Amino acid sequence: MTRIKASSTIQENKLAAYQLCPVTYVMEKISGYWKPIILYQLLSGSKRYNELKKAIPSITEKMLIQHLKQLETDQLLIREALPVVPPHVTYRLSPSGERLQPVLQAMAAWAIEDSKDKEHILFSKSLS
Amino acid sequence: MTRIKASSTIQENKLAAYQLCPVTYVMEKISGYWKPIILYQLLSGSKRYNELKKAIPSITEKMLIQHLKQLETDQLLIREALPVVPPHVTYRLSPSGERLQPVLQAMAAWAIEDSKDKEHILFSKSLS
DNA sequence: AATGATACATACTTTAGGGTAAGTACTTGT
DNA sequence: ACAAGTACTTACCCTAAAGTATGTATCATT
Repeated sequence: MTRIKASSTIQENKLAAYQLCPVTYVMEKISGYWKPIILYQLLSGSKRYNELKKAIPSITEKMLIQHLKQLETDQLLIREALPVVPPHVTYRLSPSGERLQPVLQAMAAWAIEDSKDKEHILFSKSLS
Repeated sequence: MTRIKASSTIQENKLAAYQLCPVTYVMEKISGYWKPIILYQLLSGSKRYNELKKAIPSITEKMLIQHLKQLETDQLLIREALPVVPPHVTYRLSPSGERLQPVLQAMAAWAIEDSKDKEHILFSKSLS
């Protein structure tokens, strides 16, 4: 797994900004291209590793587990492994992760509204 | 300004995912470490370039304008320059940007809740 | 003539994130 | 004996994003 160097300017800045700006705090936890997408998928209930893979076709396996591990460490989701063979592992949102629901849903709502506008622009452009 | 290469795997994936997942659409627009932070600052009203710089001390000037330009291109904010010397430039949210308010505020709310929990953990740890 | 203020721009370098490809372990099915 | 399914792991590489440092234009002030 890709390790993160502890001391670089950005890491220190992050640490500082962390305490000052609540939005920064969120970005620490859910930034990274795939994280919100994974979380969004888990809003509808717990999923197995393979189910997530299928639900997010363009993600690579490396990215998937990497972020799953990260999200687990950040206590946004909970991993449950049944000691059977072949393995059976499920991921679900933690209480903290579930509290992100309004955030993710506000995102989705905005996206739908905003892309509606953009279609309109595209449409009027295609007429000119 | 740093240019973005048009065709690389990630760019193509982004384009594909873009249409499928609303959260991805949002991430296109507000991902990048500083973007939500800048937007959050502008929620409280229009600000001058220097005001933003002071409000976000750890951001570099390069990152600041780079993201301001990007946000302007994405039509999330509006730049207004008075033709005076020294220059007087203000930035404010566009209608589309203002519609992000629920998102950013949901983020902030979550951050406050979540860090409350974490303080508690830290506190109990310091006792043991 | 030099300094300060404002809002940038630009060249160069580093780093973190993401991508590719291949391998692992363990068992069931053919 | 070999393939297939599950959930990963690991090594290596490449690029986009972020950081550092310095420069620019214009005028007012000292």
